[in-house]
Amino acid sequence: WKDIVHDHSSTWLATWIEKITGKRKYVWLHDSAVLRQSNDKEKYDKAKKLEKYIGKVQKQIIRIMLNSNNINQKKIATVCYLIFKLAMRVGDEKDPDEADTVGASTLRVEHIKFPEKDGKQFIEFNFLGKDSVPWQKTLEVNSQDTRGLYNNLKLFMNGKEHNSPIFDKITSSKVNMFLRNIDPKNVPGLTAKVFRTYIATKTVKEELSDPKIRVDKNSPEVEKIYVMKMANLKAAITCNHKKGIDPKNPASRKALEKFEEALRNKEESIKRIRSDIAAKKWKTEIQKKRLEDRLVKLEMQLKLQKETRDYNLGTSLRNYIDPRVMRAWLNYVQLDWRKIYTTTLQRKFKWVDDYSNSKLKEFYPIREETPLQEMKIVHNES
DNA sequence: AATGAGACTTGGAAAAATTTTT
DNA sequence: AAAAATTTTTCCAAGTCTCATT
Repeated sequence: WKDIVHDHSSTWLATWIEKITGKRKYVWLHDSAVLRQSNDKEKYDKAKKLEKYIGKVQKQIIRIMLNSNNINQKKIATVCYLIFKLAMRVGDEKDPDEADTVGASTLRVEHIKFPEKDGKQFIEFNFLGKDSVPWQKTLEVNSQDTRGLYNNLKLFMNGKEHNSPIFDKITSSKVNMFLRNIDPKNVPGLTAKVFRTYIATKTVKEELSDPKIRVDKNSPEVEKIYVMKMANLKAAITCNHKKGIDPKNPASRKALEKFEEALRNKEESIKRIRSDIAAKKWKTEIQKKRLEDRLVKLEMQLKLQKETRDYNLGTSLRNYIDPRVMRAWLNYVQLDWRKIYTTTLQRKFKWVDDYSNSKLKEFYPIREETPLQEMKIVHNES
């Protein structure tokens, strides 16, 4: 024992420096601990505040990005724009002996290109993010703010070496300082990571309120799950939660082959069922119905498997999507939330149990039909 | 303002558990 | 009932952000 500490506001139970690596280690409280629960809730509340005042925050970032004469302010606002627009991480400074990964503020000249195609201009990002996951997105220059971003990037990159930082002198703490001061009254404690929570949750909300397949409480369960997973996938894509398919690694190569074979097998059995149905290989109507249900289910699963192949849905469900939004929707379609959240996640999100159905309506992702009379008195604020 | 250690969140992958197929 | 496929849980490294110190 080094010391015995009594601190009820602390999330760790023990900490020490590991001899071999020299790194600090912790024993943390469990996800279900009261303290962890309230921290988690706070995180999502913060993101909700950002959602409420995003218009103002966005305006301020863009205004400074476009108009500031102070080059450092301009740089900071440009970094914020990338975080807000593309859900980039902020990119803390790192030791040179750690893996060479970057975020918005640590981008280098080599990470951005400006391709043109059919007379259109694009900004192309290509770098390694957290855990060396490839981060590749391309943005079209097609609005006043993307034009501003384009001009700024060119300005900051002008005359610089391939490997020099674009936003030199800008650190993550400066970025966070800037964010904190945008609207401290309405969005207190705004930092870079809040944007990822906000964006992921918003993405899910939008997808659930307008899914490819319409679902309601009477829809079959597979369809409900499909819609939920697609929303989850969209969030995973915006957060860049890619699943490791590294073509250089023979192990993942093999995994890919296996995956493709599994797909083929599924396709086979779908065909089989289909021909069974066509051949009227059923004796009763109930049997026929069962066969058809099985077909629909298999088809959905296959589609899902194909579409989610390269993405890891777990991370966004665990860390980014406000569980209250998901639960409100699950209530709406009358799907038990235990079908979506595993036991571990149910434990983690135990704090949501405090919300009554009516309280959850506040997070309801379904746009309710607006009566015509009401629409007349709606004004456009901007 | 800059630095750096400490505290807490997020990440993919490995391992384990469970379900499905043969 | 074994094997294979899939899902869930665990693991711990890699991030972000805060706070104290200079």
